Amino acid sequence: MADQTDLPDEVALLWGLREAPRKGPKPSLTAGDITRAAIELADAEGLAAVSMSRVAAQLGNSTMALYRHVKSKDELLTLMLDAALEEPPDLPGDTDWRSGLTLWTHGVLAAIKQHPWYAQLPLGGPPVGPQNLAWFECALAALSRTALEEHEKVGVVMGLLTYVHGQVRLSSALAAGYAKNPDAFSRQYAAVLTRVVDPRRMPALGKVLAAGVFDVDSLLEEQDADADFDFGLTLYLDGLAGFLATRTPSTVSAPSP
Amino acid sequence: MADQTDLPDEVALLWGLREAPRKGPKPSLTAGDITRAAIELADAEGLAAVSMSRVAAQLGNSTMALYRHVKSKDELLTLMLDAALEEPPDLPGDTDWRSGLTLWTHGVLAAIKQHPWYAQLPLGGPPVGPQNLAWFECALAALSRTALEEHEKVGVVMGLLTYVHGQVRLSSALAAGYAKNPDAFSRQYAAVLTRVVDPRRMPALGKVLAAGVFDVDSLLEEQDADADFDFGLTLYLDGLAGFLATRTPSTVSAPSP
DNA sequence: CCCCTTCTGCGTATGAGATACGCTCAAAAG
DNA sequence: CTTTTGAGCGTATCTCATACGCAGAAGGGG
Repeated sequence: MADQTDLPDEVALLWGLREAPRKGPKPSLTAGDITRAAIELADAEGLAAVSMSRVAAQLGNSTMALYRHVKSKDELLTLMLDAALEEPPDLPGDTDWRSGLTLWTHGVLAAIKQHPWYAQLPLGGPPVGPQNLAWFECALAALSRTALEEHEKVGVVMGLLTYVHGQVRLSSALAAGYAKNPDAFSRQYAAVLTRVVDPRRMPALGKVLAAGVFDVDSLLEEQDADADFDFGLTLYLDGLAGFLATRTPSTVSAPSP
Repeated sequence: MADQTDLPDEVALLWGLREAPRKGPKPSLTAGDITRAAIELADAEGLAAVSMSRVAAQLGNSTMALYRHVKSKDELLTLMLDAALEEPPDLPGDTDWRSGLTLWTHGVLAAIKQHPWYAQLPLGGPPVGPQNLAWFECALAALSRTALEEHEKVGVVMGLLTYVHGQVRLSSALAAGYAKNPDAFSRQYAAVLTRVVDPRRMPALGKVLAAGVFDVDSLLEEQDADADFDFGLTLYLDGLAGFLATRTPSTVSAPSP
């Protein structure tokens, strides 16, 4: 249980820094095994299927055995959030910030899409796990040659991160709703809203409905979702570009006169 | 149970469109009462405190009585997501899109801040409840005089919405972490990261840490959080402004020559 | 005016699920 | 070989959501 450093338990666990036990039976499980099993379960059957007993069953152990390696289910979820991530993209040092961030954001999107449950878990503040930090570093590195202040860089990266999470969350909520009850679902949006919305009281919404934006097909179309994703991302990066232009009209990291 | 129209139950409930029962005892509860009680509870003790029995106790009824008015806890949560919202701001018809959206976004932020649990619930796709739709309409109206296509408007509004949710989620996760364990928390970020991050492998992160961005004080400072919020919002709106400028160099909604 | 239908409130029961506690025994240290 | 430490895990609690079915109220129809 004790760790070599005086780090909080959870952090030590994330970094695998617990000292090896000297005595006693060999552990037949490790926190890593448990985390992997939990991720497999979540991938296969969704986050709701991840219960301590299910995970234990997956590993052929009893429920309580897990608690020797993981303090609580919450801690397990934290571990999952780090372990599910692959290596961040390796951006050449001279990549310009815009293509770097674009690549990065799409990388995050791809990573999360492989684990749809990922976006359902709340972002627990700035990252602490090794993989999360590696990704964070990657994005910060893309911004390193810009004139942003450090806290602004962090803000931008967190903004992008919440953007990706938000979009994924949205589309998976949609997909889940559809999977659960295709019939009710197809009536849910376009049709139902048309019934409920009075175009006189809500003209803008009326126009949207008339344009068919909420039709089931267009909501579920993968391509449209991707296009929307890129549209929003472009807006955000355009905004950043404009900001950088005003701050550094010509050179990089020049102080204002 | 039956509704006047052929709307799905949940929607009918949201809009209060269930026909009044003819026979039987008068209901001593309404779905609205239940929703209100649940919201009070969530406000006072957090979302985790909202259990069917707690809500029932709040109302002086038994647990199962609630199920006469609400199909499931999920449905109750959906109702809460609509009922917790106040009226959207009333934007004059000639408000320009930018101030309109700024006002709107801050309105959403303020609304959510009054109910910190709000951002913890997943956005269940496009809105269906009356209040949610009113807010949605409000944002769309702000964009009505722009040259955006309808689906782009929706994308922008959803983008703003997820942005707000994401920011709130983040800062409340932070606040919760701090409230739970101030000591461990203050060591969590700056100090811990400094220990764990090798500045040679992660130079960009190293600079951020050195700048003190992750110091506990600055993370929890309300002002900083607000400034960050506005910073991100400005970027996004700047991007949108740029996009609109390229699409309509001079006039509004003019087709390209 | 009485009875029948329809609904309400609610007691009871079921089945998860998380997790505290403490026992037993293995294995390494001495 | 004995002592110490920690692994695996059985058992027991508690909290929840929710299915089911009963009893009695309130109108409606005769």
